[in-house]
Amino acid sequence: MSIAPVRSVSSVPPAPPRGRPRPPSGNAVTPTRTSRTTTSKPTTLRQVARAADVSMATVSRVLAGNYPVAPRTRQRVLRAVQELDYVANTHARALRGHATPTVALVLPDLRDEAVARIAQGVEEEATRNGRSCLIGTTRGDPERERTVLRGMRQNGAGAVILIGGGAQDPVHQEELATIAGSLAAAGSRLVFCGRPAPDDATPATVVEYDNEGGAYAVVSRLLVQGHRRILFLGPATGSTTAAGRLAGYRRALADFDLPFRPELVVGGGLGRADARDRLARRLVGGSDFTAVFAVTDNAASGALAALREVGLSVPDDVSLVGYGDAECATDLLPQLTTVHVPYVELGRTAVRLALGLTEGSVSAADQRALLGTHVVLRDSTAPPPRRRPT
Amino acid sequence: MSIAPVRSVSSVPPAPPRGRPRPPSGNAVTPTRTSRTTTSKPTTLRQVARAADVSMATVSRVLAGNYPVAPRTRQRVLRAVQELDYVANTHARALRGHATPTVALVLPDLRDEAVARIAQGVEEEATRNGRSCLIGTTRGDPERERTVLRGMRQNGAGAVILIGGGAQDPVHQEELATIAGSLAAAGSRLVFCGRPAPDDATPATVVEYDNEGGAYAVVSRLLVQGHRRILFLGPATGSTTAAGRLAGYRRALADFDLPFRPELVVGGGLGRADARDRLARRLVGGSDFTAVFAVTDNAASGALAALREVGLSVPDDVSLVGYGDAECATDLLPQLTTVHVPYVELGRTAVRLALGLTEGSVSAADQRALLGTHVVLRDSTAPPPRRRPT
DNA sequence: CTGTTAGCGCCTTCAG
DNA sequence: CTGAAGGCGCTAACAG
Repeated sequence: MSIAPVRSVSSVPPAPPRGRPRPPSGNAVTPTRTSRTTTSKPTTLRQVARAADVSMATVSRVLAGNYPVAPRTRQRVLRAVQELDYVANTHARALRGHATPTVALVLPDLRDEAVARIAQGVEEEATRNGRSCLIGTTRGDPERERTVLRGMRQNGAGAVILIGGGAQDPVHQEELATIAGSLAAAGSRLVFCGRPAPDDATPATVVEYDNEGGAYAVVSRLLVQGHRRILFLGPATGSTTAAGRLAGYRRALADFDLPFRPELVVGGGLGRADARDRLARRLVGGSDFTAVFAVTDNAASGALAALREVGLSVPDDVSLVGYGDAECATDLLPQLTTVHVPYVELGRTAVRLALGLTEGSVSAADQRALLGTHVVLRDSTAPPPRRRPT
Repeated sequence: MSIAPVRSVSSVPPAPPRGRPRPPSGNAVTPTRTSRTTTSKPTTLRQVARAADVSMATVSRVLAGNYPVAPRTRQRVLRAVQELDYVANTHARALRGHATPTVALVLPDLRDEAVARIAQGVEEEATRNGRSCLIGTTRGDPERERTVLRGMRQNGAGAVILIGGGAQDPVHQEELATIAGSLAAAGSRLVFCGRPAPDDATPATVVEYDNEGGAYAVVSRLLVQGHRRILFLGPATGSTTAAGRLAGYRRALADFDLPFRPELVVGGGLGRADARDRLARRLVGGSDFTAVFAVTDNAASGALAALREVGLSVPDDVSLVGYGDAECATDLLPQLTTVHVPYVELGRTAVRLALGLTEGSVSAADQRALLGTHVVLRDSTAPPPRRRPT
């Protein structure tokens, strides 16, 4: 319904490569494959060699540039390369042992903002190191995850980076451990990036961020401002991420000698809609809190909507904080105080560690990193109002 | 400052593959490589053959499963494969001509929501067709774009999909045309996905969405509601995307016999901050419009902020519409009326077309598609107020 | 400086 | 049913 192929134009027959106006072809042999209408295979080294009237080795050397070649010869070769529009075949190269292995990236869904940020970091660092980057999505399905991982291994990935939505399933974790082993045995590396890794015996790399610490920090901030009854809006269990944030919340409370009140944990998922609904329901009997710690910026967005619906103003009546420093945090009104997570750096670090490029690091065996998080102060918090709002 | 490697744990030495408790190794030859601590190369077909005491050909056949093999032999082979944790080398396969070529994806930045959606579509459709998906980012730099494209070609990509931020630079477009030619000559395909393509003679595939039509539709909606002075918030030039949306805006106006008023075009970029600033500045002398068509949902978000700042309410005082149906559209309050763009489908279609999988299509030569857009009605529009707001 | 040779790991005829 | 052999495209020793 929303798709409508409308035009269908030109059935362009694959034209010959349209290089610059072909320079007069010197003393090169007949260009053999000047215009081919059939879907032909790409030019090979041999063809170039023939065209330039040299051996394949010479061509290879000219291209590699790591070996002396007579200037005249080089010219001829270069011209032939241009003319035939030659590019070396990566697979053959790899087979011969001369290709830099790729970096593989396995994730649930690219549309997730955090995932996309990590992916961006991975890609940047990979290309910065001359590796290309293979990507595979799993939709959070453990079975697909294994399938994809296997595929990446076949591809001879030099590092496989796993991000997002780790299943708690111990069986699956065991499988992952096995895969990590295979990878490690082949000189590669499985990286758990921002998600829980199997037991410590597994030869895997782990890159995390200080999830609990961030939660501790924002909640402390609320406490310092004078809030005493702070809602935890998010699941108490099920997701490692949420669990860590809850832990930070509790620790902050404890440090202020406040008891943990289970009735202030609202539950729900990580998303916006769920948060909104849960909080709205909670709000029907009036509010018994002065601040909300949403497990996620999206959840915070939902919370804001719910609060608005019942006429509660943020931050005048209720303070609100989120987690993740998503884009929506600045779209909201008021702009959201939240915890910044260095997602892009997470991705970069994953690649560096896996590839053994930890510059400045003493031991190349550091296969574990924990990046810091920090609070971003914006406009959604204030000291609690004098009279508790009805 | 935001990064703080904190812990550095276990220097796990690459352990041997931890397969299930190794089954008693039948009559297989000594497993040769049972525990290796050095970073060794992956198992080869030959090793499996030796272990199973058969020829390489037989192993190959068992694995391919397309040729009769004695059950007993197959068992032996399978066991050896398991034991040695063998996976075929993709490069060798590719070289031999038996690998499905990959799909390459070239884009400016994964963090862009629209880009991420298209990428997701591409990846899904690619794996649905058994292709793996290579990704490369360009940061919008034409030179990097060319570099990356070259790399993809070397990789023997079966299709190269180019998305986002096309540079207007004619020189670069010419280069792209050349690359498209090379690709086509090698039986591959360059796809321009949601971005302008070079001249029609170029052997490229083009997948677009009805950009102008979407703009026409939303603006018409505003006009129907009675709005007569509608601000166009976005650049009048520079970006093909913005230009198309402006064109739709103008056509809608024309269809209502309204003149196009250049003073209602505010200018600015596609982003939030710019939109906010521009509109705020515009607003100092009061508002001479009853509705705003923001070129982008992000721009709309900025507009909303600017309007709020001067005490104008949406949609009571001013109606607001965006474009793109981004996630933030539903985060805003009021939720934003906008134009939905089928980004994911765009990606899928790109792959289908490039790979020649256009099911149901008559001519396999359709190398051009235009997907429809549609308005998503939410809460940010209303009929204009009686008295024009000051 | 340049050419010849020998594989990288796999698949696929062609013979047994 | 199974094995031996050749070669995909490229590069790295070795000779010239």
